[in-house]
Formats: sequence, C-alpha cells, structure tokens
Amino acid sequence: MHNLIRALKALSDETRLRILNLLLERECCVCEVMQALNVSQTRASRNLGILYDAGFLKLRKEGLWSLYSIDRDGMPEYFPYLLETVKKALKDNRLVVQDGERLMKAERVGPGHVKRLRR
Amino acid sequence: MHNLIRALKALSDETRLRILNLLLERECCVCEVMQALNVSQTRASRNLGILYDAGFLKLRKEGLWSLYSIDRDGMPEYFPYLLETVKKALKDNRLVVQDGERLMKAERVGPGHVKRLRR
DNA sequence: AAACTGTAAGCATATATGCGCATATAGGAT
DNA sequence: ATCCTATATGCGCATATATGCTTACAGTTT
Repeated sequence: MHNLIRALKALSDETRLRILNLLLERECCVCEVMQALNVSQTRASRNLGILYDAGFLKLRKEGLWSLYSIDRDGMPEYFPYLLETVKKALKDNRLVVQDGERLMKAERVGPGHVKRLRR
Repeated sequence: MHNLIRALKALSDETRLRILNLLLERECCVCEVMQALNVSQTRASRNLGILYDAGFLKLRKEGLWSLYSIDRDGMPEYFPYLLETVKKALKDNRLVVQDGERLMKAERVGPGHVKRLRR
C-alpha cells in the first residue's frame, strides 16, 4: 500500500509527469532534462530523485553524467499500467510536446555551459 | 494535465484508497464509510468529497443520506485503468480486507447513533 | 596539483495537505 | 414549530511538499 501511495504521489506533479514523458522517449541525463523542461538544475535533479525513489527509474553513471531511464525490469508489476495511462493521457499535451522538441535540441552539458550560452 | 494530476493526488492517500476499494464493492453512504474504515465523520466526508471532485464518484441523495458510488459513465477515458490498477495492487491488503468485513456489519446510521452504540 | 563541470544535498521559505473541533445546513420525525 | 440526524464546511494546527540559493562531492581536464 505504501509503495503504491509513494508511486502515485510521485506521479502527482507536473514537473515529474513531464520528466517521465521524456524518459518514455529515451534515457536522459539531468542536464538534458533541465534543458528540455527549461527548469533549474535543482528542480530537475530533485524530481528525478523522487521518481527514482518511487521505483520508476534506474540510474547509470557515465563519467560526470547521471543517466536516468525507465526501469522496465525492476519496477513492480502494476507500474507499467500507470505509465501507460500517463502516456496516453498526455500524448497531445502542449507542454509535453514542447519538452520533446526541446529535448531534441538539448546538449549533454550542464548548468555551467547553459549559463555560458545565456550570456 | 491538471485533471490527471488532481486524480493522481486524490489516489495518493491511504484513506482515499481504502474508500475507493469500498466503493468498488458497492455504493456507500458517508456513515457506512466511517464505520467500515473506523474514522471520523469529517474525515470520511472530506475524502469522499476529494474523490468526487477528482471525478471518480457520483453522488445520489436519498433522504438524509448521501450515497456515493463509482461514476463509471461520467469519468474520463483513462480513469478506469487507474481504478483497475489500484484494485489489483490492493487486492490482498490487510486494511482493505478488514474494511470490507466491517462494511458488511455497518449500519446505515450516522455519528449520533455510533456514539450511542459505543456507550 | 589546481581549475572546471555535472550532480546531489543542506538550509530556508512559501505553499499545500490532512485532520479534528465546532458549527452550519437540510431533510425527517414528533 | 421543535428536536433529531446525516452530511458538509470554516477554522486552526501540525506536517508535508516544492523550489531556489548555496555548498558539497566526485569525476574530468589541463
């Protein structure tokens, strides 16, 4: 019961739903998520962590990068149903579509570089 | 998006998951819910209201009673998937099973009567 | 070694949530 | 009309949540 509640809570947030929709496309590092959603590094990292703790994601380290992706194998039996529902419900959502477009342009560089680009 | 989030938030609570499992069995009035879950009248009413606002329930008045039930027809297309997932995930949950047993013994009487029974 | 870079975590703060108490409301019974 | 009874709601409190700022940490590069 508590695991289910934690999972549902993790899904009950706009930022995290948007992140999840990115990861349903492909594995992402924190810096790609922050660029795609156009949010702060703290916010991207924190919410990825929450989805991870809830059991939706797995983490792979590659050099400096933390690469998050959907943990298809490790997640409880009923999680895929939740993901499928979220995916269907947000298929045509404006924000989610925009995020996808920005993800395509995102580079695998973090806050330092982003800051520099903005000057 | 916001409707989905409200629905997921509504499901992210133990009390409300327990209520939902009752209503998946049958229509209930507030006083039956409070007896089945053994919670206060305020708590039962409030949480029924939250599930109602989220779009899961419909309400039928009969005399003094407010009879809540799953709104199969009125709910968005993807809600049944959520309900099915919740149902499966909690099928064997201890609390949920107990609630079901207490529901069978519950009478359609409210806080006044319950107080009297406890003396 | 020192400087740099991507990520995580501590702290502070604003907002949201869950609940009990008390009260309001509205239908029913006398 | 008056008194019950079932439900809903305003208020206050304690706790939880989300986020930004800053700093810590762990690799990378030079």
